[in-house]
Order: sequence, then C-alpha cells, then structure tokens
Amino acid sequence: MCIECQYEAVVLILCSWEGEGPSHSSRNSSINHRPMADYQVQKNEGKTNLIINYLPQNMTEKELYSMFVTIGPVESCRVMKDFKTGYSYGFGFVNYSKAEDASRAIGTLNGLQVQNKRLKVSFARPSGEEIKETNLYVTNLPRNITEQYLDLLFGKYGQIVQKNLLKDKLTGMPRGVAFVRFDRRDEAQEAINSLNGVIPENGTEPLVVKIAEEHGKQKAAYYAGWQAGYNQSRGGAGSRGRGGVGRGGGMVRGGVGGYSGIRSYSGVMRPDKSHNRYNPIGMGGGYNMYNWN
DNA sequence: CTTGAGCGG
Repeated sequence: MCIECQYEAVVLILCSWEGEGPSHSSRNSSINHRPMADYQVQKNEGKTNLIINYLPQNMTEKELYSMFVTIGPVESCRVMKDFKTGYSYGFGFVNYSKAEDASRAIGTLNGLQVQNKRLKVSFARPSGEEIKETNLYVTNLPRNITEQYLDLLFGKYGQIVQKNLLKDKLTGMPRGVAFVRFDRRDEAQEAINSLNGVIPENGTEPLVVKIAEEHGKQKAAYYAGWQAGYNQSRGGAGSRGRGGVGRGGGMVRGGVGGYSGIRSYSGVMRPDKSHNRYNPIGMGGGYNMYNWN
C-alpha cells in the first residue's frame, strides 16, 4: 500500500516497473493513475522487449545473448527455467536498448532454425491477466479434424496464436485432441463458453474445451532427470515406487543416474562437479548489461 | 495420456 498515492494497484505498477525515471517516492502528488499499458506506451516500453519462443532445450542465456546482440546492444536477456532444476522452459526474453534493434531482431531472427527448433521472435507484452490462461485444451474433436477446421471452429472467437493437433505417436492418426492458444484471455474464455459441450457439425461427441493445465513446469523436473518423488516423510527408507526417470529417452544431459545416498534434504538436488557433492540449484540470474562474460 | 514449452524480473 502506497502512503503517497493510496492506490495499491498503482504502487505495484509504478514500483515494480524497472527502468529509469523518478522513483516512486520522489513523484509529486499530482500523479496520474493511468492504466499500465498507457503508461508503458508513454515510456516507449514494449518496443524494446522481445519474447523468444521455441528455444532449443539446451540453449543458455549466454547463447541467446550472443545470438541477439548481433543485432544491437542488449539491455537484458533471460531464459526461463525451472527454479530448482534449471531446466529450460524453452522461452525467454531479450530486451534491447533501442526499439529499432528490437524490430530488426524480429525481422532477421524470427523463424530462424536453431538446432531442432525454429525460433519465434515477437514483442513481449506487459505481463497481466489479459494474457494469462490463453491456452486451451480441446478433446473429443472429430477424428477427421484438420487444422483448417480448427481455425473455422475457434477462429471466430479471437486470434489464434498457436495450435497443435495431437496425433498418435505410433499410427500418426489424429487423437481428437488439440491445443489452441489465443492471443488474449477473454478470447479463450469466449471460445470455452461457446464451444464447450457443443457437438460440432461433423462430430458425434460434445467437445471438451478448457484451459490447458500448466503442469509442464512440474514435468520439467521429471525430464531433467532428477527423481522428484522421494516421499521421505518420516520413518526413513522412504524410497518407494518407481522413480520413473527418462522413460522413452527423456534423460537429458546432466541427468543423475541412480543416486541413492539420500540423507535429509528437501527439494531437488544437483551434482556439484567441482566438489563432487550435491547442492541445491540456485536461481538463474539472467544476463543484464553489466554482467556477461 | 494435457503438447517439449507464449509473458519473468
């Protein structure tokens, strides 16, 4: 709560905003309570900050930086990863010093093939509720579903940003399951309202349309190769069940094979190569203007 | 059986 302007929401906006300008406490009291988007437009924010999607799993912040700094000076650079395991979520942010470089980066780096991925480079938006929960999980789609039909079905409720028809891994046949990502939350919600429970023209079952769960972040630990579920509540000898690491080739570099000397720790551990012991993984720092080597 | 990844600090 702000003693000066008495507006909690505004305090959050103004004080969490990283950048130049007068500090909040030094503002005069004639401060305007504008919505954030407006505020950022005035400060030319949002024109320098990019979100990079579809990063290869192994790409580090340093690599991301060296790729994007070829366009121009980079203010900051970050790969989003699991806090404990350091496992990359496959997307990140690059904030340029100059807006012109940001747009040039989109022009030259968007779609670039890097290893097994094609980067998607676009302007990041100020984080907020409007862009959360935009990803839909759809089941009971007709078996003969096509991407075009998905567009027909969902496109009228908003801008589809990404879609993915799941197919059976063995037969390649459509599973009747899809992910549809909208640009904004209200669009996704409208699609749910209008389509959930509805039987499409060429289908027989009512569609199930809901917000996709975000459990990919829990999966990160699994795929990273640590045995995440030791269940060592009390009474000792808590290793039970299958660790289930890396079924189907999930083991990624850095994976720990069968460590069993479990003592008393909570959280995920990683090997510390220099000391040959296990340490909890710290927070990822990210690269900023004054810190890269 | 909810995809290897679309909004943090």
